[in-house]
Amino acid sequence: MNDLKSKSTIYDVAKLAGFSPATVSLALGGSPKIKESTKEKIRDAAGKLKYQPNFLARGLVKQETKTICLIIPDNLNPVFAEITQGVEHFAYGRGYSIILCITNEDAQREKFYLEIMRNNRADGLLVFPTFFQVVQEEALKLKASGIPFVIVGRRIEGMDSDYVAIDLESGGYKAADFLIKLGHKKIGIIYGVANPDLGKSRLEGFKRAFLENGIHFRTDFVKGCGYRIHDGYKVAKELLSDKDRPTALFAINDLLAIGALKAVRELGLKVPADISIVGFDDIEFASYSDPPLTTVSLKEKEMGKAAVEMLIDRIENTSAGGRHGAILIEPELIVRDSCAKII
Amino acid sequence: MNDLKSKSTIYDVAKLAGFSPATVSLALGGSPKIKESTKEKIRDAAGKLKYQPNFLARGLVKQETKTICLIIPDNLNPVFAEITQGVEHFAYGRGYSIILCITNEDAQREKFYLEIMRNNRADGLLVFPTFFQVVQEEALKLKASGIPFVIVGRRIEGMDSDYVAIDLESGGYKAADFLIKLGHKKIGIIYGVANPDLGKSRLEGFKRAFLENGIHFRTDFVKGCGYRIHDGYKVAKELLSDKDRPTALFAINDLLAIGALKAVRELGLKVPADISIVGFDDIEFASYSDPPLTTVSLKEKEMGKAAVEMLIDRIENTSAGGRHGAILIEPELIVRDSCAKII
DNA sequence: CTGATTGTTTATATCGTTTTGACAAAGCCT
DNA sequence: AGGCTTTGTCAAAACGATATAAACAATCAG
Repeated sequence: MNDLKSKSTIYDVAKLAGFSPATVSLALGGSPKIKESTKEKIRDAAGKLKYQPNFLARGLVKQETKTICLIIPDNLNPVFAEITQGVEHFAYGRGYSIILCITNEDAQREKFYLEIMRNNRADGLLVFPTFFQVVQEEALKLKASGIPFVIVGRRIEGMDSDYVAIDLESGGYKAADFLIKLGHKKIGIIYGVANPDLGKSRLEGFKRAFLENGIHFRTDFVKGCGYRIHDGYKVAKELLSDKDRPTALFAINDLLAIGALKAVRELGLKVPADISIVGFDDIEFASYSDPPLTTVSLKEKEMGKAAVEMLIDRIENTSAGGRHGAILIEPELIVRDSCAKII
Repeated sequence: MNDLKSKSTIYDVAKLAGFSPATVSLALGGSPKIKESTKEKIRDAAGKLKYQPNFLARGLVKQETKTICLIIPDNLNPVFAEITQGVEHFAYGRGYSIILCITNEDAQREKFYLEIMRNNRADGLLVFPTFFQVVQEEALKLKASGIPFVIVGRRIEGMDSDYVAIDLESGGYKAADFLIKLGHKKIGIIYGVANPDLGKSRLEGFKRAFLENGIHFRTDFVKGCGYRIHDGYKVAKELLSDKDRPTALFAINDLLAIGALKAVRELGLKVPADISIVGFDDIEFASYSDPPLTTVSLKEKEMGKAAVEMLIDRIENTSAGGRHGAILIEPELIVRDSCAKII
């Protein structure tokens, strides 16, 4: 009866309802110029044919896709998984879909995504940068093309654009200050350095706390590695198996800290009695590890929401020239049970 | 000099290079009919204008988007986060982008996404179903519209479509059989039941093991809840604070198991000496918990890859009528340190 | 010098919408 | 009745690419 064999177009609906395509478009769009009775007939026909307006055709004429592109380094890290979840959620709330690009911490891929997304596939971009230089370069092209974008998560020094970020330097400072106040002087740092841009701010804040407290900062206690649990495990073992070992560890993210926790257990040491540990990010697991982890909250949810709102406002208020939007969120130290006073 | 003020079209490139738009299209497409020297000029012009072909216009005429839509329940659960990561990775490898839809375990939203995605936004769909009935209904419309889709992760009884799934029943059986062989008879089950379709297969497999071993299955030890860590924590406390308490716990996913681990610790009991725990999914954290968790591996990576390949093959071999593709992966019991023999 | 052949380029139709301005029909007012 | 709104519908022109068939030039054979 109905030709359900293939996609139906506005012409099919028009023919079935006995009106022109223009009328169908108006009617389904809810225009007040169309008589209620014909709207009814058209809705009926559209229903029968299970009509869905072609996204591409509509996008082409309306010059919008109701889509935003989210670029992140890694969806396995709960931090980004949560950002993704939040972004999707709030975008959905405002009628946008999201297209997800995972760079896998590869500069080529980050560049590729930023490049290709100038092709009208999305109305705007949310970028969690990995390689600052790549992002900075591509951002210029995006600006030239007039595509709105918001930098999320990190502030790129000397770059003039919208951003929603966390004050990572301050977070590093808080972590170090906390440990120092507990009496720790020998603090090992598990430092993800696959990419030099990333841990830098946290480390700088960390150093500042040492400086302000008049304590010597031992660079031999800083050990670089990747960003996954296993890396933290490995590096913690190295740091702790030395006879002159640290009394506390600061991991640049919670995954590394969780790896470190396991390393400490395996070495027969106790957290926090023997070794104090501070993480960074406050992922959900941080409060379920044994012991629950003292860490610095990244407030991903807040960040995701703010970024989406900022981007969509930019997209929809085409007027919005003027200054760029800037939100710098202050991280918070979450004290749990993984640190102890030194005696 | 260059008008970098806004997006440039194929017409701009044509004018700058001194050829027609048709020639530009052919040239950039690498057609052998175009002289090398003019290709050169056209590439130059395109480069100067930073030209990117309009995705919407191209999609409209080519009837393809090189995009696939992935629908999952929840990106905070590492299982889905990993699926997402894998899908994105392999899709990228074959030149596809992914648009991510998170239903948040809401039937309305699942329906909405399945509905809207018939609008030519994507060339195909990957669906990790939450509400089987919703999916089954919408699948009919998708089929009618001729849009390829693959059901991922779970097999829907009596539904004729492509799928890549795990044999969850068998997984449940393996978990139970393992505990029974260790001598456990009183096994508490932490059962996520926000949606009745989800844990069912695992539970059935579990029951079968009891039946085959001739042990009475105590339904009062089955406790429903949500799917997050916190739920596992709460339910485990309930189950264990009774005087007639189980000697082992089976959690329907690893998040719940990790919550249970914390509950056991807080009750002053030891895993596995006092209580054995088996999880399900084998998320990365399962091997970093204390103690490392015995669990059933879901092989998400394998699953994600197989699903993408199957879908893209469907999309590209338009011919591929015939029978549907079906892959049922056998889950594997991963034995770590969270279970002990009963004495 | 004509006609066929080959090699390049271009005009034109198309994809499926939305959006104007035009137009016919109907209603109201002198 | 004739003019003037008002109301409801539609024809036609975008949007920016690709694909096809036709046009044009240059080369070659007879």
